[in-house]
Amino acid sequence: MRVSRQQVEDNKRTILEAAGRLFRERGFESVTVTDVMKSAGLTHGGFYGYFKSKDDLIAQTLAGLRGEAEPKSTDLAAVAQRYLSAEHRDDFAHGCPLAALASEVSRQPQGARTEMTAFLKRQFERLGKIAPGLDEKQRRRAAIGNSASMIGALILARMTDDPALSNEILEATRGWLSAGDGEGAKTADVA
Amino acid sequence: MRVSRQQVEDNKRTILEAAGRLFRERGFESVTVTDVMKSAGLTHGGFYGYFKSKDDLIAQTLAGLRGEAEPKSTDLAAVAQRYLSAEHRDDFAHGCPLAALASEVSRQPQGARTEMTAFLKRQFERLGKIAPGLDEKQRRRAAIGNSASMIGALILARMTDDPALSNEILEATRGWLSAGDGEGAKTADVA
DNA sequence: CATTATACATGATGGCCGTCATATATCCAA
DNA sequence: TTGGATATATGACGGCCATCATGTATAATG
Repeated sequence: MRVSRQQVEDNKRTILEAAGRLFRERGFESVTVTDVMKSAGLTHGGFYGYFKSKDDLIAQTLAGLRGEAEPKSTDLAAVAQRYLSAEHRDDFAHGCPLAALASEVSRQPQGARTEMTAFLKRQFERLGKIAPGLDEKQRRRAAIGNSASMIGALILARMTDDPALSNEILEATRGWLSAGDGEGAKTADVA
Repeated sequence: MRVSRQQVEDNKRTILEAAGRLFRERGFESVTVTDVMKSAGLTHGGFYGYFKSKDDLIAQTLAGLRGEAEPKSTDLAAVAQRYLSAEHRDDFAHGCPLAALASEVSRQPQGARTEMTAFLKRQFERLGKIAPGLDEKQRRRAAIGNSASMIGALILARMTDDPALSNEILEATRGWLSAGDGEGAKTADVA
């Protein structure tokens, strides 16, 4: 059967959204093309009308996620409070793609790595505006350091099966982030 | 055929070492039982004489890696210098299991998660001794914060396909780690 | 040395995967 | 309204996977 052009466009968006959720939840490998299409309300056969291959789907999905990230706050403590929350930890499907997929991306072909690199650069730039460091170089360093800390902490908090340790990781990291301007743990009191 | 008891013991160690390398290099899913056995110089059939299942192999492999980590330095800057080096970044197979596998472990059954949790706790304890914070609580916070930063940075440096960005992440994070004692970027001059 | 136990190799099985060929239904253009 | 274009469904194919059954050579035991 055939479908209206509008419907085709909608379908593609639906497929990419489903893929974005499933990949973050379960990783690239354990999610099958059939899973994605079923989750989008379609059957597996039509897939190759939309994408050249599964790798192509992965790259396009990551490209789509780039537009999803929201700046919202302009305050490091507020950003950390949200990023390092139990809610974010427990919601892979709608959470940060870097925390959910960075390790896997390093073993993926170029397309995926390039898209995620673009995402990462954007993240650094956004956090660089928030960091109140003195000069450009210090702000950049703080943006990278704080990003690595938050992403690493979220990954570790998700990894452990010890709930107390998981919470401790989130809380300790919230209280440990800093502007890297020599004043130390700036966010200590938000935890 | 049959093999001496000594040989059986050696074989098990060889299998676990091969699995440790392969899993860190390529992740759990894309490494097959046949790959591991072949890498250990055996054929796939004998596998189930050593392990109940692939999941069992994964758990035992992670348990074995726990003993591998070496303290060596007692200085945060020196630890960071080594952990956040280009050599470590480029050597998945012999590098930190947390950086290579943490994301995947969060989607693994309990055995793997429990083993990695033990590994993580040990890492925090070791880094807690290094951190020169004032009181116990601050030392603990620094250990967690510095761990999360280093692991996150290594994961990101491995992920990107932009070599300059990758180096920048390592260097910036080296210069950003701190004792969390209010004195800020203590290691800034080691970069 | 004879017997038993067993480690490993060979090979099979059932299932799932990515991909593709084909058929069909229906949108779109004329 | 009609004819061609095409999006999707159905189904098939080849390959790879984890697991298991069996055979056999050889270590261990007495």
